[in-house]
Amino acid sequence: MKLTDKKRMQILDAAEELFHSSGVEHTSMDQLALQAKVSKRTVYNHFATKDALFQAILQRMFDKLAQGGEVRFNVAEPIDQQLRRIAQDEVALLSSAAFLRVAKIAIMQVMQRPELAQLMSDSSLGCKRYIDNFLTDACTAGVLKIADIPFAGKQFIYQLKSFVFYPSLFGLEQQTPAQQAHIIDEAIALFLARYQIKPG
Amino acid sequence: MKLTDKKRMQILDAAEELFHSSGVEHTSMDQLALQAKVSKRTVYNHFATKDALFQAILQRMFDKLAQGGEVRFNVAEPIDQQLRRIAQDEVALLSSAAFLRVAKIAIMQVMQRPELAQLMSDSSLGCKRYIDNFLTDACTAGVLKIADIPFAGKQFIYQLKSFVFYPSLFGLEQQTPAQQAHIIDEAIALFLARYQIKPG
DNA sequence: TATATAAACTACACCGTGCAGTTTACATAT
DNA sequence: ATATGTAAACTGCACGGTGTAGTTTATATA
Repeated sequence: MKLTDKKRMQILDAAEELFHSSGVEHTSMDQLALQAKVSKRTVYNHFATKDALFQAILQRMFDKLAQGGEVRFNVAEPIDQQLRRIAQDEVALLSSAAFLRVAKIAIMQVMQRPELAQLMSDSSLGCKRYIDNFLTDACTAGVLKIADIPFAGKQFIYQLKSFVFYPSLFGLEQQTPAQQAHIIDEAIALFLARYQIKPG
Repeated sequence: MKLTDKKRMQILDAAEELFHSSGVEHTSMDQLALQAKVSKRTVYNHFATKDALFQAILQRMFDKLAQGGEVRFNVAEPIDQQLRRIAQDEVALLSSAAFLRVAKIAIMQVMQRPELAQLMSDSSLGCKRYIDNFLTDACTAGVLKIADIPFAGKQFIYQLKSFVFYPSLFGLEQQTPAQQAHIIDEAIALFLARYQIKPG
């Protein structure tokens, strides 16, 4: 790896760390250069302004999170098992340090500069990408009965977000794995009570 | 009204406006004095520091929101009607400009200074105050069957928050009254599908 | 030879203070 | 009632101190 690329990475790593722990506003470029073990001039050789660096960080963090497996509906497997896998993946994402970092940074900026709001809603992470297809297939197979599929998908995801994501985001309690399992179980129970077609 | 009280109110009004639109950090005391039509020195005669002003704003806004009726369980009335009244009150609160203002200001500060997180969770607004009692009574009356009442209460409230509050908070779309009614209906349907004891 | 470094520098914005002079509210005297 | 005194509050402005984005310059290093 070329030296310049290595330095660039050091800068981005430091920015991610400091923007998260201290906020974008409270992170000075001097502090950042120090943390990156790079001269301030080098920072400015790579990024013209603080804002450009911020944009780059956001992009990199989104890219990191973009991957993640897709769960496809399978008629042969019990629906609750499949939903549990989806929910487990989602909870793992929502409670991951990486996701919380980017979310905290992004949300703070969005709240300060509402014109960037679209950026957030556009980015489709986690099970949001495929849940509508999954539910459609489950309905077609006669396992679920849902009138408004996008709405129902939100109901499911929002359960997880509300119990797992927002409390962490606002610095309240984190959940233990046991609590997370309970949250997942209850979200599924709630969802299936409403939408599952009972056999028999 | 005495002059000094009038000035104080002008300062608080300006602070509420600017803290909301620009954030606490990005509001300078000069700007604030200008908006309040008051000299900067007067601002400092009323509030020793910017932080003291911030605390006062938060207190005033919480006081404004503190009122709100309590819905008590009534055996004679259908449970879905009662839940609808609770949900309507809650949605009205969550989508009110006053609540969104204080929430935005408070959350921005909490995210920047996590040590203040308790302040938010401690304040009990809306139906959070009484929903546990309501559900307990409904269970005792044999209308609902809930194992973990605080958890179920959260499930109900979080439905409303997720669809109504957070999208508004992050500057995404507002809901029309018709959409709000739909959200309420679906939240109740979901909740009762899981927890209602079917007659017969 | 191109790039990194260190340190000093510029330009600016902001918090909070001090102070001289003015306005307001209200009590007391005529 | 009207005039006058007075204390409290407001104003406007300048200033100290601090922090920070971004630049410049001179030097070292791969």
